[in-house]
Amino acid sequence: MNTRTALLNSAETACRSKGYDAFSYADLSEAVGIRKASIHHHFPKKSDLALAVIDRYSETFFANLKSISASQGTAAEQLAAYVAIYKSALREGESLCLCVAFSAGRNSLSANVLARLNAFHADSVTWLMDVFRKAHKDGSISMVQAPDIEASAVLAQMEGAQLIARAAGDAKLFDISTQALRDRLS
Amino acid sequence: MNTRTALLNSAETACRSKGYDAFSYADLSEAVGIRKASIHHHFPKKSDLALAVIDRYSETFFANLKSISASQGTAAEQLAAYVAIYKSALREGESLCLCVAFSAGRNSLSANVLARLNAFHADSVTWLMDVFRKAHKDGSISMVQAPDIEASAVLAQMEGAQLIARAAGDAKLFDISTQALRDRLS
DNA sequence: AGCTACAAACCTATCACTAGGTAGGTGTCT
DNA sequence: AGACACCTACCTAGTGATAGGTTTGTAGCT
Repeated sequence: MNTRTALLNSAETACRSKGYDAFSYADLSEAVGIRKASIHHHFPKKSDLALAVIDRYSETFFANLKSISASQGTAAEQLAAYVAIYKSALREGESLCLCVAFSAGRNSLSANVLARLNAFHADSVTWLMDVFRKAHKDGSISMVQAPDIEASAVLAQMEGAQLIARAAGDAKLFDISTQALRDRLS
Repeated sequence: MNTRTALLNSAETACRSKGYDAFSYADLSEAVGIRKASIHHHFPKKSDLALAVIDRYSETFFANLKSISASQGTAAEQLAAYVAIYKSALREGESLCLCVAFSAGRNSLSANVLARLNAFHADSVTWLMDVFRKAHKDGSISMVQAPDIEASAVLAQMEGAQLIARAAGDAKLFDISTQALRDRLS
């Protein structure tokens, strides 16, 4: 595998399991098998690495959402698929969505990474709003309030559910924390 | 003020705004006005400090919940008060609930601190379940599902809403993310 | 009151270690 | 030759933690 890609993979895993502050170039060096200084050849500053990680993450994440949108399923089915993404990102309680991890350590992030992080949240809400608009039409989700309100609430619930499950190291807590939402899907 | 208390105050603020990994005894030393080494007199290890911080935090937090329970308000009023606690803990987007901050940085925490963290979550769910049981009787919250499911969902939503608001540094996002819940209160 | 004993609180100085980052060199491929 | 990927070797600025000394207050005894 491409060294750069291997570095990105390790960095992403580290960010999501330990946090941005808590992993070092030394950790990465050991994981990938090149010297610490050589990492600087690919990513001069740690913030360059963070930027590359979040860019790649966002790209694949929203590509997933796009394919869910294109699937022609009901709003309920699409929302269920969305919840499933967050569930699998947990990796049995060992990991977080990158953006949950970055949100928590935001003080250590550079301005451009922070901008990407906020864009991630905003784009997620936009996508969810579309789902709830669709739900208004197809009736596949019960008790639907205003789409913007619902969308923000769902995003918060995903992030919180991940955080709680991760804290306990138990993926079951994610399911419990999102049960109320999933009960509304038909 | 008591030096020990001043240390606890500074440490709590630092944990909640920067994260456990991202503050040092040097930061604390400057904030409180004693030498770095002197902090070790009060808290030999950083984990001792973390433990003292979360113990004090939990104590006052659940004392607040207890006084809300005792207030004889409706379930809706009690839940509104609960949400308000999380809102004020945000401090205009500059800070997190200690347990949200600790959840994110859980890899750096010692086992006993982690145990306190999980107890905090469990006790919160227990308290919220009582509120939803009350809601079943007094009807002050609409669309109430099973108390345990509702309770876990609310906790996740609080933590997620804080995280999102903190990431953007904008407390308004907390209000938006919790609007759906507050709309159910009468 | 005056002396002794002790402990809490804080200090200086330093430890071993890790952080991110840099300079300059080596081998390999086109 | 020149670009690329990677190396050794090193730097500065921190990290949490420790050893050992000084100040200050307080309790007990004569």
